[in-house]
Amino acid sequence: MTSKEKQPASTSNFLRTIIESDLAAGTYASRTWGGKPGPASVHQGAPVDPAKIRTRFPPEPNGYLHFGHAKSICLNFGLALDYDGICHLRFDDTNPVTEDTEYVDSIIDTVKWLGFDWREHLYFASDYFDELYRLAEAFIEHGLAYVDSLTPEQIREYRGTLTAPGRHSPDRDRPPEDSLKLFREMRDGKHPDGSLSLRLKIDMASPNINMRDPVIYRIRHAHHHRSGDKWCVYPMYDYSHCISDALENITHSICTLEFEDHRPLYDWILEKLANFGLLKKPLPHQYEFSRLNLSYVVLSKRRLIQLVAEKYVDGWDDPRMPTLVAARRRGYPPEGFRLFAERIGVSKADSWIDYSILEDAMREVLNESAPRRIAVLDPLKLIIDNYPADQKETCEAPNHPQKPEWGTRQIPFSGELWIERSDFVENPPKGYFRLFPGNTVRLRYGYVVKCTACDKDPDGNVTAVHCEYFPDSRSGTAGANNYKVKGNIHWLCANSAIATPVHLYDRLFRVEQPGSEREFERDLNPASKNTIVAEVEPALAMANAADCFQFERHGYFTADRINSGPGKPVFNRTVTLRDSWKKQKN
RNA sequence: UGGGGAGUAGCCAAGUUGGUUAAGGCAGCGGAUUUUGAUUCCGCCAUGCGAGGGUUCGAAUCCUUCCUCCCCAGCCA
Repeated sequence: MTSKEKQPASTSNFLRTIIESDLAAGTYASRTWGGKPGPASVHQGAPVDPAKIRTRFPPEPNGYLHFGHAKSICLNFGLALDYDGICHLRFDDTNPVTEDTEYVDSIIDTVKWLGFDWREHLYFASDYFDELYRLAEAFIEHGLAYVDSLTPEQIREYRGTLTAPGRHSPDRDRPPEDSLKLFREMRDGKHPDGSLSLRLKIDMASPNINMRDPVIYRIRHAHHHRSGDKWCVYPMYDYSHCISDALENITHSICTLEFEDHRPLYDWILEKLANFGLLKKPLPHQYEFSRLNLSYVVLSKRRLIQLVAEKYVDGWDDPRMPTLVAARRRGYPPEGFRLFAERIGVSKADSWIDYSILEDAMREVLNESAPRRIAVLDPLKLIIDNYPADQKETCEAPNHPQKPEWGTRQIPFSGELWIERSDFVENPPKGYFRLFPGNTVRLRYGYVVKCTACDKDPDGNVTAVHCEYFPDSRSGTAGANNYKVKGNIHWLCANSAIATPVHLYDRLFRVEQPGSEREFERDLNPASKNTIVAEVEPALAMANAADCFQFERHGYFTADRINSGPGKPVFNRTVTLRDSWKKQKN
């Protein structure tokens, strides 16, 4: 066993520590069964699914998943995978006014794309509405919940402040029978939105504001994307989430740091229900980690919406967006996200990850998986003056320099080529070893050429470069070894190259930490999208949508999965190659 | 100024029943290989764990005072 193999698959973190100690202590040994969640009063099922731990990814279907969700998905599914458990996909769809099936479809598609499998464990909080309602009545019957007629504004006022305790609502001591009657009327549509709410009776003086008699049911005469018009009362997050976890036998309920203050309420609700005999122990526990902050992008839903609504981008799947649908289009591979998540780790410390970490993870997987191709993004004519006019030949190029088993392909060669404009300068800066008058470079996979001159237009712009080639320097022949050149540039035969649209993407924002919504204009990078027509090698004409290639010396490019037609690919630049020359110049 | 959290290198992050030279990754720097200024490989990179004080033979780990940052007053999640 090498030292590398001895390394643990993943570095330790506080969640792994907790899980390992729970596993060692057998904390959840009695509830490692599976099956569909049943009524809480039954709370047991057939032991068909011997998962040792159970996590869940619980998105609200009210938008598209973004890079931050990728961290959570990789965490929850990854932990389940590593510890012989299962991760549920549960839609937290308790607010009918913001949610839509369009989003559930997209989320399902995206989590699958990321490479994770919830097996049969796809759930919706809305499927628990009946059970949630029954349990709410139980809270009323036990004198721990009451129907309040305070308006939302009054509730806020009665709640107190961070430093001052709240006051009791006049309805706080409403007899349970009365509350029950009113709650049923609420359910039966007898009251308008906002007129009544159901509140837990906890402690209006608690220093934790979440414990000051939280509202757990509100009236919403709204159509729900799944339950339709069956309900007009809907449970709130704090109430439904912990119970959903319990019904699904979640063991470790992992969420982000801002929910730390909600944990006492999470525990309070489940504890009471267990005391009522309606839930069995052991109960699930909530653990919190710090959310992803990525430089040069914004990840809050509000700001993402603004980018789309105000047309700074071309929609949620614009390849510049930090959404996963956009990443997929741009060509970021799912393995790259998993590697990224592994690399950044997880903790409770507020952290800021540089965007280059993400890009680097993508490069790492793409380097392995992407076949090499040639593309000239900014074409400049190179004329080989001593190349026989009628001569025709092809050069052989490997599909991957480290993977000979991937084979090779033929690239037409001629006396008139396209080279990259940036590969020629008349007066080279120090250290430049590409084409300049008098210098010798190799045309990759072809011949060594010596630059002789260049043509210019009246404005002084270079319009063509002239050179002479060395017939005995052909790549693959014995003579090739006689030429030692530092520069090695790519090229394409001008007659056979294919003009192809390419979108060059750069970071959406030009500042590391974009300011508020008002400052978008200022912080946006005006050059985040640049569409060009590149010359590409013939083999690329057959690229299928979503195929990804390395354009040698440039970066990774993926055929747009939406705009590419058969035989007519449109490429998105996924990520550039590292460039130590460019870095050196800066 | 109420409550809840967090501070280990440029960026992440292990390490916490106190015990030899404080993991690892990314970035950076130096070198080797290289027909991609890519990749790969090798080496270097915290007398220091937010700051001060204390306990101890011994402290990132225990005690103490202080500093900084984040979250919370939706009938959102």
